[in-house]
Amino acid sequence: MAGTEHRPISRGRVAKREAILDAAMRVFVEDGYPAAGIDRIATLAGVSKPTVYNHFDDKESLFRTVMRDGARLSATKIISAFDTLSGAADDPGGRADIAAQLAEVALLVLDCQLSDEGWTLQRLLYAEAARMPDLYDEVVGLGGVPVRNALAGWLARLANRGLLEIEDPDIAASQFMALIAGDLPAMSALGTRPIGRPALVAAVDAGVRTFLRAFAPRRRSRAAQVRPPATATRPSTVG
Amino acid sequence: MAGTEHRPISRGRVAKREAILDAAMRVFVEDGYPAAGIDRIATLAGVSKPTVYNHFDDKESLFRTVMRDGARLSATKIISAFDTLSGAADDPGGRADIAAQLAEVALLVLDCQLSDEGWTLQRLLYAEAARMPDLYDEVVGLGGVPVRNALAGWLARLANRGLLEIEDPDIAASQFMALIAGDLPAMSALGTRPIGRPALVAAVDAGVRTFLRAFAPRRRSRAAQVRPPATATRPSTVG
Amino acid sequence: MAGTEHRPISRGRVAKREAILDAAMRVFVEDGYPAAGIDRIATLAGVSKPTVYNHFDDKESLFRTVMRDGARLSATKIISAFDTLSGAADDPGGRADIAAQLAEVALLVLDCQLSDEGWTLQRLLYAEAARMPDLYDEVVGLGGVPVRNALAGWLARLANRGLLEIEDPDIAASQFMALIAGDLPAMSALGTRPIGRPALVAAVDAGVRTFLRAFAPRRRSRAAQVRPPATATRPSTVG
Amino acid sequence: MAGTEHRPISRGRVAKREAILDAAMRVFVEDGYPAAGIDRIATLAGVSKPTVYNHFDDKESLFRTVMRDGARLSATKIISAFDTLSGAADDPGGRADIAAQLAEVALLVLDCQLSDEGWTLQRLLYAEAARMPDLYDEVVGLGGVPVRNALAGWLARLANRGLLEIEDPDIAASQFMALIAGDLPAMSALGTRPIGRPALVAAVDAGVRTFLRAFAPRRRSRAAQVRPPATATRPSTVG
DNA sequence: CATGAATGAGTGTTCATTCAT
DNA sequence: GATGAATGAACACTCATTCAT
Repeated sequence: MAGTEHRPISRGRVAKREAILDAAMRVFVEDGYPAAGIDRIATLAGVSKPTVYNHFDDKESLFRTVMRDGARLSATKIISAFDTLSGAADDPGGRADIAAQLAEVALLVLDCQLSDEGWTLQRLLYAEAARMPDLYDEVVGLGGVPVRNALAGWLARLANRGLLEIEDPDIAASQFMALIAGDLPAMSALGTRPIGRPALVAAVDAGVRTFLRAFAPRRRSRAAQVRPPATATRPSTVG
Repeated sequence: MAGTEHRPISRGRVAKREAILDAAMRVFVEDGYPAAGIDRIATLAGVSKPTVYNHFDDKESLFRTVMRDGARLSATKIISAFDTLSGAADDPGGRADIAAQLAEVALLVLDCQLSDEGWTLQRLLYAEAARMPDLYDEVVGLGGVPVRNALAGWLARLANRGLLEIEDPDIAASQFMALIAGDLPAMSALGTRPIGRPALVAAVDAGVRTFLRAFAPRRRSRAAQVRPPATATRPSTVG
Repeated sequence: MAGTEHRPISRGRVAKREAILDAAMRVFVEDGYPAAGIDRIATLAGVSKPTVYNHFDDKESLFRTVMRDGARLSATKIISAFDTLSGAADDPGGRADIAAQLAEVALLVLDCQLSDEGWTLQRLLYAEAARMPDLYDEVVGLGGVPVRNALAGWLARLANRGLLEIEDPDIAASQFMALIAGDLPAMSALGTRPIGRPALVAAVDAGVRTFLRAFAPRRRSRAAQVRPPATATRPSTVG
Repeated sequence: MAGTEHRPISRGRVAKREAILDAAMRVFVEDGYPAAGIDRIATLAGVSKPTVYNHFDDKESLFRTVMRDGARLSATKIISAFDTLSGAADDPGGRADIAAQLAEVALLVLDCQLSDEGWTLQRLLYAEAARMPDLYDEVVGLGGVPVRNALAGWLARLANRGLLEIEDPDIAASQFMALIAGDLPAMSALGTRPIGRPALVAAVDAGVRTFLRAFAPRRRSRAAQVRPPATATRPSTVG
């Protein structure tokens, strides 16, 4: 009721820190790391420049924090959403349409990866990888690896249930992601151009089909790759 | 035949242009586009700053030329090397070891893509894609698309000979490249960390194996449904 | 009460602003607007270059401020000095020697106009009028118009007292100024060459004499233009 | 008969010199002296930059030549046109309407002075007077002085015929020009704003009226005290 | 702790001028 | 004598960073 109420925008230090990080993310994403100006970040965060330096040693330190947080957040988002599906994947009922499940997971992953933040984080990472090699490893460890692990675990479960024929789940997970990404990077110009839902679904379908041709069990259950993945019949996972 | 050859550094204006482009490539690659200094480029090229501006309108113009030339060169190199293999691919003898052929091609492509120039071009492209969207399209059109087309044609020939079972050679080519790349980007930290030959071969093998699991003929049914690589009919990434 | 006065050069931001403006005036005056360097201005002002840009958006903005301030100051100076005389002009006693009064006013105006600042402002104005047309209007509005108005009012008062025969005081004021300037611009090479007091007085006398021949009442009081204005007998108004 | 024909644009050196001077005039006028670029001048003249330096030592030398030529040309134009009127002035018939004659002369002078070239030459002169003081004297000697002398002579002739009452024709000429210029500089923003013919005529009328009020004969007393225009005896503005 | 004001080093770019042809 | 190509010096302007308050 007293004292802490009348701060201009954000109440405490930690709130200010958050505001700075948010602003930094936006500015880094818009202008890239080298062109990003601390001035703009400070203004956007509603603080003054020295305050930024009070919270972060350096422009680089700020950048690294932003990237780390972004990677963590991205992985968290994708994995948590993924876990809900994961449960469904264990349902004994959904045996036949692995294709549909794969497509659903693929869309989920891509939705996150192709989100504005996802792309721009990746572009920033690429851009500065040469000058901050350790940052790349950190971000991959925080973002890419957990997601891949989750995916690998899920695929392994499917394999255990005889729905897939997988030797190395990690490799399979990597290849799954590579296949479903398909031409999306080129089509979206690395995320700078919006991409229509149909194109996304088509890319996913093509990827899933090939994935299944490679990893579906050879015997009896060839139906999976004969019938096209049912994704097209579902309205949309997002819309 | 004598005397006029080794004046200061480069003989004519074209040689100077080349020197500038070479230096620019190096500096852009080392520092990134925004941090690259025309001063350093000029010094490295052995010319003075205004000479750089005499050959190129802008820093951006210089950058674009570097990127375009790099893409062209990369594609040329990869395709020409590819054509020598291409001839071998038509040999009736090499029927059984498609795997070996695919691996050879994969290594060839990767050798080029993972070369210092290849990676750094890609990193630069990623870094500036947001601010120069058209450059991305240009570079992809000059570099990625021709390579993919050549690969698609080659795959289509294999399919016509019944060695592969491919519906859409363009998609197959994309997927082939995606699969053989595998975890290499992460392992090499986007090309900033050297990668051993064994790791490369292993990645290629994993990729080729999955590709073959997906596209090797299931039975003896040959080449029936193979469509020619309909590159012209697909909008390409630029359209 | 002591100690805080003479820190580096100027105490507060406003003092620094003044220092910058002063330095800018000097540099603009010496080198002209296009050749003037912000570096020199900053050095002369005892601040660093970014500080200049912290106070003024642009070189042009700085220039405009200098010009506006100069015009305002010039007008203020001339009008305030003018007002002291104005009072005297209303004295019933000083009836006969309008010539002396006119000469005194003329010297006062010229002293200001021919001061270093006056001339150089005018030269700068001429120099940049083509590229900053609005600046000219602004400066005239701030500097020339008020002076002319004050002069017109004063002349009108003289006319009301029957000492002059004036139809349009504004025109008369303009013509008065044009006449007393005479050949001074040419003689002083637009203010780049010092001009002796006698030459100044002579020019004023010639101007005043003609002015009176035109505007003194035709009747009786022709003495005014018969006797030379008594200016020459007074030592100097400025000394 | 052969060889000299196939030069690209202009046949001889002198023609090229003229082309350069023309181009230089245009560029100086448009951009001002400091901002004028030799490149543009060369391009406009249809020659190459070193050719400009082959004809003129310096940018400054080129500028001075342009200014001198401009002043000479301007004076020539005005004086020659003036001479035609001058003849008419001696006609015994036109006794009564000195006002008309003065107005005619005034318009003639102003037309030239207010022409684009006239104004811009003057602005250039003002702009660079501080840095090239001698140029000012030269230009005044070439342009202003002859015109004033011609005008003074004409006024003297009128005085000799008893149509004016003039003590010093030189001073009268100066004052005549000052009066007819009136507010034109301010109205045209130093020539950067077009001015309508009516305004011009109005200014001229006001000036001529005042001039006549000052110099028209008070009584019948004719030309007694008129001294000849003693131009040579006055130090002129240059001395 | 947060700020307004200041800074040194650096940017891309342009210009008048001069070689080698 | 005329040119294309080259240059050194300078420009306005910006930035990440740090005092004094």
